[in-house]
Amino acid sequence: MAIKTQSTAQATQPPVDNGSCETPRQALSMFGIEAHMGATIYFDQNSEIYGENEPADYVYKVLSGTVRTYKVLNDGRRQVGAFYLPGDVFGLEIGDEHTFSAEAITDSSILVVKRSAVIAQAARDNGVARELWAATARELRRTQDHLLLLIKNAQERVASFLLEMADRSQTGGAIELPMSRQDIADYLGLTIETVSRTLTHFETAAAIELPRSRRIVLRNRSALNKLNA
Amino acid sequence: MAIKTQSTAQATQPPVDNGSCETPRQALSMFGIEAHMGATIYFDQNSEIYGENEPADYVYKVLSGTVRTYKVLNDGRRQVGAFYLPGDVFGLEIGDEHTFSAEAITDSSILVVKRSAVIAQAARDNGVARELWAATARELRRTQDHLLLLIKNAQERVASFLLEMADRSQTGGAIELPMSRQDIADYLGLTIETVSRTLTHFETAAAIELPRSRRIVLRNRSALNKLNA
DNA sequence: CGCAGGCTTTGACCTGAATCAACGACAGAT
DNA sequence: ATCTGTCGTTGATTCAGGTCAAAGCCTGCG
Repeated sequence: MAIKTQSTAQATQPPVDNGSCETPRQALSMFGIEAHMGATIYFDQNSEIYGENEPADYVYKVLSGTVRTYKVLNDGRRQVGAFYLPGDVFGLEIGDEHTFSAEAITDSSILVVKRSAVIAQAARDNGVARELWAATARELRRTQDHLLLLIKNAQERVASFLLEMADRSQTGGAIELPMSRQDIADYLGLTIETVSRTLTHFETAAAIELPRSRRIVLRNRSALNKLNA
Repeated sequence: MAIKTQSTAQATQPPVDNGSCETPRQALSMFGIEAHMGATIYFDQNSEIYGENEPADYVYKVLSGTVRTYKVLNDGRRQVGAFYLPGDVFGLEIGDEHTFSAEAITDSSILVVKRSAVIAQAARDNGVARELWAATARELRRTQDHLLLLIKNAQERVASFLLEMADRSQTGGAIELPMSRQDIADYLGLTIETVSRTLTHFETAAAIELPRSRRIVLRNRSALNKLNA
């Protein structure tokens, strides 16, 4: 249960695309909209990108950094819906309002385009319409997997998380986690204590190494996979 | 944890649309495809409509009856993904295979159309393309809500379930549940014992009445809503 | 009508993760 | 180099829900 996002940090508002992006690995386009038709916006660590129930007028793509989406329940507990890494699209809605809030976990640069532009493009171009559908379907698949996670036990959840992150960050066996234990706990529906204990347990069992708290080396992937099911 | 689907029951295969549907409240069309271009198929209770990983060549719409989708985990536990009531569309995928299995909970009549026909229609008609996207987005929203359920406690889960069912079946305060306690438990990530105990508890607290195990009358909706959050 | 088998409820007990409480480790500020 | 606050780890204890077990209850069938 985390609540405080002591983000006095603000987004460095629209210092529009200056061409010199430090991580230009990510395609500077989204749904047929080129970057120059949108804007690259820099968000400081812990700054809000959009809030739940705000109008969903824009669609976002991570160019660098990491983003979390989340929802705060009325009892103050927070559920993290997803983590988005460079290349990932988020904030795409069919309704008029965002269903989750979004925050930058680290300083991030985000490509932002108007949703209306994307939808107009889809009306013109069939391929874009299909891309739009595919993006939502991908998000659905991801959410289904996340849901299946939540019925498993703590070890299985943490193992799945590690394997997912290792897979997505493409850095082989070593992962540099951008998010805190609290973020992980809120994603997995556990407490920070349980996440911490489980990681220590994996380390003791020689399945991982923990040189620093945010750095994790997968030592025995198949052991984790067995838990992952 | 449920596993046995003692369904020797088979689908009364394609006795194509005979016009005389007992519950013609549901529009006999889907994504611009009229019923006569598809087929109405009758499925007996507990018969399989499709299996996980089977090719997703068809899209389905419940005309009468109730359907569950589910996944069996490697440890034998079953997770019910959703219940579909008359009017609901299910089995729509963007990938080539179904990600869940689907079974009829009660004897059901289902409108079935070829996915390729729907996709072809979407390529021609922009409105259909948008409908397709909207259907997937609706499913995403539903899955997100389901996910949020799973981090709540037993009382909150059961209360949410009751309110959802009451809302969807539109029969006012009284609901006739088509599904077993096991189905409910597997949907909510609980055991049948916990579901049963929680219902008894609600009855004791005068929030509901339980004239028969499958019949539930909501007596104090606001009490349930408070739990629902 | 009575019996059989599946569902559902209820009870007793156990366990995995939450909670409560310290303590350690690290980063930035002075 | 030391202080300070945040983040992470570890330990002790509690409790919600799972597990195991035994009865009710209902429906269909002989």
